Parts: sequence; structure tokens; C-alpha cells
Amino acid sequence: MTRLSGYFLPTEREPPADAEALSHKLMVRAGLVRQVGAGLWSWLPAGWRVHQRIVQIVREEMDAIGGQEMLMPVLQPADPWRRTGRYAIDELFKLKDRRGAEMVLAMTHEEIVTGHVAAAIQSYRQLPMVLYHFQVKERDEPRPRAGVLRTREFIMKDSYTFDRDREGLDAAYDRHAEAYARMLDRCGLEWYRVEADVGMMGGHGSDEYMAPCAAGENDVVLAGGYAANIEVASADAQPVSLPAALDAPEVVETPGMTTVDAVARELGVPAGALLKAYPIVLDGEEMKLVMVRGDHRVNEVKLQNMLGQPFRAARPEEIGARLGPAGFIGPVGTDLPILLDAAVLDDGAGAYVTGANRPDAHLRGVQPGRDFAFERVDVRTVVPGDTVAGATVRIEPAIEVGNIFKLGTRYSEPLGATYLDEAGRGQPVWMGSYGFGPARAAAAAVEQYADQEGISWPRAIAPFDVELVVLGKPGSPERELADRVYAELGEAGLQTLYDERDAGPGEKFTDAELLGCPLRLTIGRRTLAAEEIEVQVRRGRESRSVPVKGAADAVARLWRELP
RNA sequence: CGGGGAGUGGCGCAGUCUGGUAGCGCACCCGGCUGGGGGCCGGGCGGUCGCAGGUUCAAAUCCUGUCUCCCCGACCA
Repeated sequence: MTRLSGYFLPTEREPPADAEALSHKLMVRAGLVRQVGAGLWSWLPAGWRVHQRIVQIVREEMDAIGGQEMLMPVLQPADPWRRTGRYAIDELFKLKDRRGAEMVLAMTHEEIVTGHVAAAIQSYRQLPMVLYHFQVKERDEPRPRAGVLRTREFIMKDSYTFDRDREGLDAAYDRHAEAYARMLDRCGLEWYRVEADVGMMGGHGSDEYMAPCAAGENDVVLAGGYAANIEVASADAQPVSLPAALDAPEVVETPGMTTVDAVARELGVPAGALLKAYPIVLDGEEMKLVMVRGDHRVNEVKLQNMLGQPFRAARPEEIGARLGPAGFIGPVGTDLPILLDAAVLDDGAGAYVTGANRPDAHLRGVQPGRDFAFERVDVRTVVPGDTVAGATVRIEPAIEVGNIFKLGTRYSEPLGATYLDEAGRGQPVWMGSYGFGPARAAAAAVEQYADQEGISWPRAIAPFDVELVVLGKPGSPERELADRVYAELGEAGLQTLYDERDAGPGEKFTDAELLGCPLRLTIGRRTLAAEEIEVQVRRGRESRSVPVKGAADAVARLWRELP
């Protein structure tokens, strides 16, 4: 129970000048958070209540799947990070203690938790196990942004599962997925589970939990039941009307036309009738030529995953030496291996335009298969209008609020986490790791439900259930009634913020709507006259009234019906 | 890392080009009025102009260096 007159809730009439994202503006204006430095934020009391409510929901769902809460330090010795090969990560904060020992600030806790398990687990009888904690993560982000959406220090719930084998991991992973679905629903968020890139975490699979909103940093591809991060999404391309096939490729002069648009316009064909060449160089300096349709773009994450090894774009001099001048390169007549994107047809029904590998010239009438050999790949970025199983995709921005990984033995092997099976054989532990960011969940809720007046919290994570506004002078009958209702609301189990400041009605209403508690009660002169208390539902700003007698219970019933 | 922008009272800003007593709105403090949508009157407090050095009789303003923050992109374990 909280009286606003003495509560540290510094609201602002105007957003910070440098704020761009809606959640950034509103969380600062509402007095929930304050910036300390780039990507460094303090949570003020009301903001921390939101954070803690989310934490509690997550905790309950982790406990429900057998998770055991613990706590591991942020400051850690560098050695385990060297052993797992993660010491080289740029985002990892590195420092030395007074003795000169190399330390790191943890960005996640795989190294430490695996170390504990390695030391303590000897037998299959001790598995499976689920461990988790809420702890600060430190990441030296190249560019923090958008308030608490992308910060250098943040609290994450990270859990880790330890199983005997792949089947055990799969089951643990599925249980986590179910827990994540429940916690996100309970937080009142709109969300998608999407296929994700496993990235450098390595391992056997990954899903991301995405909350769609304008400030989202990721793009999610959705179509019917299909959902994937655009980094890994696949879809069927929209067909393009190709020019008729020719008996053989034919050179056309295209002086100075180095762009798809210029060539397409000159030849009167759609951009999709061109083939774009993207020369890459693999680790061993082997060069390959990736070909996608002129209206498509190479997706470097998909390409990397398909290659299974790092690559870089070829430099102009390398391109010049092996193919031709940049802007005029193509697959015909080269001895480079060619990776042809799945959206390019080779049924002979039409033909493409490609660079001719000499200055100011292209080839038309080019047919994959007939005019060049290729390996078929899927390496393009999905675009709006593509389809998945007949359903047209849409692409939405979203915040990543959670990410789950099947790690396999990626960490248990370098850190020596093994157990003895029934036959007495040493086996590596199979691991999964599961992250969730309460701060991002809070920001996502702000983004998803805010309106012109401010924040509109889902009831489960609002800083308070009810804001009680009293109008009228201190000592007035209105105040006496409000004091009584305030106490009754508490008895009814509602967390209430009581605005008993000596301020005008406009200021109180404006602040209440900015802060966004699900219900606002107003007690003023009208209340006394009508024997009814006005209740405003924040989401939609619809007003109703309840009798003064029994008001708290009526409000509690109403609250339970809210989203 | 590349590009763009900004540091002046708690917040939002003007002043810098053209050097000459540091200003405005809001907030805050005191008194009074008002009391259902940021109300009114009167009186006040508060700023080493990011930092350092330089030029000058004189620097928020000119010069040099430096730090910090924001936006777009790259990156994102």
C-alpha cells in the first residue's frame, strides 16, 4: 500500500529529447526508469515493482517444471571462458583484479553452472537436473538503444538443463517451451515462438520468443502457422514473368549499368528476371559465386549456416581477377562453384539476364543448368509477398524477450561435465540453456498496449492494481471517504497507489493515465453526492461506477476480469 | 567501426554565426485563492554554460584537444 505524496515517482510532462522508442519515452516520463549512462539504467520503485512482478511469474513457472533457483556471480575468472572459446567475444567485458588475474563479467552463465555440475555430478542417477537464477548480465554492446530494450547491463533469468542424452534434452527443452508459453501468457503479452539462428552458441536448435511491437529490433516472418526470425526464414518466392528462352545466351551492351534497376529498365524486364552474383571467399581462400534473383537479397546468416563455415565477401580485386568488373559479373563461363538460390527456376520455361564478366555487357537468355552448372541452395532473405504452404507471409518487427537453446555437449565437453552410465562408461552431459529478459518483457508490454495518454499495463505486471485518486482539500469529507476506501482496497487484496497529493484533478488524472495501472478510482464531490465511486478501466479508458458500500470487493471482482 | 546530431538550473529549450551583467516555459519553495482534466495572483531559490588548454581587456560564444550522450547503419553468443 502506497501513498503517492511520499513515493519516489518522478513523472515528466515531456519525454527525454533523445528518446525515440515509445517505451523509452513512456517509461522515463512515468517515472519507472532513469538513465545512468549508455545502456545503463536504474529502475525506480514503480518500475522495479513491474520488473519484480514479471520475475515472480517467471519464477513460478520455472519452479513448476522442477527448476531449482540458485545464484552465481557476475564477476568470474577468465579461465573457463578460455576453455569454451568464448573469451574472444568482443561483447565480453574483461578486466584484471589487483593481483593481475584475468577476470570477466559474465554475459551468461554456461561456464560457471557447467563447472558446478562437472564437479558435483558423477552418476546418471543424479540426472536430469534443472537449475536457474536471476542475475545481472554484462554485455559490451556496440550500440545500446531504445531505453531498456538493449542495454549493457540487464537482469536475465537463465536456466540450464542437464540430461543424459539427446532424448532427455529434447524433453527438457519441450518442458521449457511450455513454461515459456505460460509465463508469456500470464504477463499479458502478445508473442510468437519463432525458429531462430543457433548462432555461435552452437548446438542443435533454438527458438526465440518474440513480442511484436514497433520498436522491435528483429523481423519476424509469419504465415499461417509458420513463424521464423527473418535471419533463418524460408518461403516460396512470388513468381516473376521471365523473358522467353533463347537458343543460347546473347550479349547485350549495357554501358555503365551496374545496378539491377538500370539493367532491368534498359532491357524492359522485371528485376526478378536478373540474376545477381555475390562472390564469397571461404576460410581456405576458396571462392564461390552465390546467385540470387535480382529482386532478392542474399541472407548472410542462412548462407553461413548452409556453408557450415565462416566466409567473407570477395574483394573487388579478387572479383576482377577471377570473374570480371564488379557490376558485370555472372555465372556463365566461370570455373567457380556456383550456389544457386531456390527461387531461381531451371525448368527452361524462361531465361535470365546476368553479367557477362566483361565491362559494360550483360548476357540474356541465360538458363541455369544449360549454361552453367550449380548447386541448389536456399540463401535469400524472405520478402513480403512470399508464401509458405500457400499462405502469404507478413513481416513484423518484434522484441526478443526469450531465447532457448539446445546446447548439446557444446559446454559439457570442454568443461568436463560427464557422468557414468549404467555400464560404467563416462558420458558427456547434454545441456540446454534458456534465457528470459524481464526488462524487455516490461518494455514490450508498454509498446504493445500504450495509447495517447500513456502506458496501459496488463494487470499481472502493473506496478499497482489500482490507483485511487482523491479530489478535494485535505481534511475534506472526500478525503475521509478516500482514506476509508484505500484501507478497504488493501483488505480486498488489491495493491493500491493512493494519490492523496495536494494537487489539482488534471494533474492527478494525467499522471494516473501515464503510469497505466489497470484501474483508476476517483473519489470527489460527485462521489459523495451519488454514493458511487467512478472506476476507469485504463485499457480503453471506459468509465463505470460502483456503489460506495462494498466498493472494494466490487473493484476486486472487476479487476479479476481485466486482461 | 562508418554516417549524422547534441551537451546551457530537475525537464524541455533560446542565446553561439557577429565575444561585452546567463535567459524563457514547466517544475520547485513561501503566501493566498481555486478544487472533476496539468487552474490563478504575488513573492522567491536554483546554473563552474560537459571537461581541459589556448586567444583576448573580456569567452556559453573564437581556436585546439578531450569526454559523454542520442539517432541511422554495421554488429548482436
